[in-house]
Amino acid sequence: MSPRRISDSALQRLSHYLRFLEAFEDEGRETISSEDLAERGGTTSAQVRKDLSHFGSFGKRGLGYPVPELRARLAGILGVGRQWDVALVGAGKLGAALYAYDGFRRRGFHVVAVFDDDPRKIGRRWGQLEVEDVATLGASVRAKGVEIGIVVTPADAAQDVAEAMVAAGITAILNFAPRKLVLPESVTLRDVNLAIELEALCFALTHEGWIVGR
Amino acid sequence: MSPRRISDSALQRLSHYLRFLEAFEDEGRETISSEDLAERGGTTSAQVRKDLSHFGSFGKRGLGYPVPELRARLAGILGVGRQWDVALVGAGKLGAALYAYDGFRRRGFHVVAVFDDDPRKIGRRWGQLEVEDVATLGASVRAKGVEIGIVVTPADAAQDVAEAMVAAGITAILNFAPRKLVLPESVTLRDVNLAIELEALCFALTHEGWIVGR
DNA sequence: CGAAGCTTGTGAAAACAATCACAAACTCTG
DNA sequence: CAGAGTTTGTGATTGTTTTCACAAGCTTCG
Repeated sequence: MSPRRISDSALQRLSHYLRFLEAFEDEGRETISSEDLAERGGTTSAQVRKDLSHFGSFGKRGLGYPVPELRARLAGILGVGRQWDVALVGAGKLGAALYAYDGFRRRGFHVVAVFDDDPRKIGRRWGQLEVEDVATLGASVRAKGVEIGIVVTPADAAQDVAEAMVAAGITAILNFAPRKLVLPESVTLRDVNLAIELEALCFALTHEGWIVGR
Repeated sequence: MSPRRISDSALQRLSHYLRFLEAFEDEGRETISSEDLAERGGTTSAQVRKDLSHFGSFGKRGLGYPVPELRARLAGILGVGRQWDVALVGAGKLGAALYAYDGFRRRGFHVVAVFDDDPRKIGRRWGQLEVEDVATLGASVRAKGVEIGIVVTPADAAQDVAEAMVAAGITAILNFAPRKLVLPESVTLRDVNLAIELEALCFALTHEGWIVGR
């Protein structure tokens, strides 16, 4: 298909559109204009159309987009709808919260393995899972064919864990550890760094008058 | 001072630099070049210099940047070092994990109030705090002079909670609820949307060959 | 002290992303 | 079925961020 590149912000907007479309579909709405989607998403109609045009043309001029079709198409593009198996490393509080987080399950993300290196945690039951020794990550992840890894360890363990994931065939990692991971280009890595988010808030608080872009 | 605008990505990079500088200072290193900082941060030396130049010029040509000074200066810029009081709304698992998250405390973020609307949770002890009724948020937040709010509620409660925060004088909000909040321009808002992060991973997995920009 | 060697700070250029603006294509109405 | 009214898809434009490239300034060493 056409170009081979999409900006991160465009991708995030697509996720938002999908959520709005789901709501519209529940309301039984049949079609929707780029204008309406834009309003909900805090953007412009031209932006919506550009974003969608990366993947084809789904709308009818004069009418708008058919809600169910566009929702299905977007879901397909974003990989929502099928089930994704996830391995979680770090059986701490944050790991437990993510494990229990309903939003994940509802979106098709299934945690199929939990690892830790703390002997007191290894062997504990988490729902129908049992916390495994991180030393066995390679074998376990391979056996289960997991594709996505979530790193919720302290900073100093994160790099090793991520490398073990990559060695075990995982190619997409979501990292919550407050540290920059260095991984092969071929691995898709996203960071959720809570301290950085808060620091950005503080910056705004201490620099009134400054604009934090985008 | 000079311009009045900084891009979000530049701000995030500054947070990273700060972390690296702290590590370098612990190692007793006296000076560091933009090149070294760039290598650690996965960027380029020119980018580092541009980022820093927003706030003045801290380096010495031929030598690099003095590590302790630059660290102190960056910490000041990002508001690290002083204590920030935080109010947390949503006494669920994720809220509890954030409350206990050591990275926050270490960076000066102190949760001084926790709210929920569930009668079974209200009144419970969390460390030295007690979960308060979200109905009393306004008075409590005002009394404590809280500046930062964290929303960890389900999606449908988030907007109301955020508005209550704003009404109580909070001007910086970190939102974990999977929903777009509409707030006055004057409020600084940042979103952490876990589903969107995972969807971006899935996108990369299903669209091999595509590049997700920046 | 003068020359060689680094490294910064910053205009200028390039790459990238958002917005504009409009022809083309559809619907709806009478 | 023709004309009025919408709304898409997209080239052109504008704006923003990153990268380039180099003069200027500092250090070190003979």
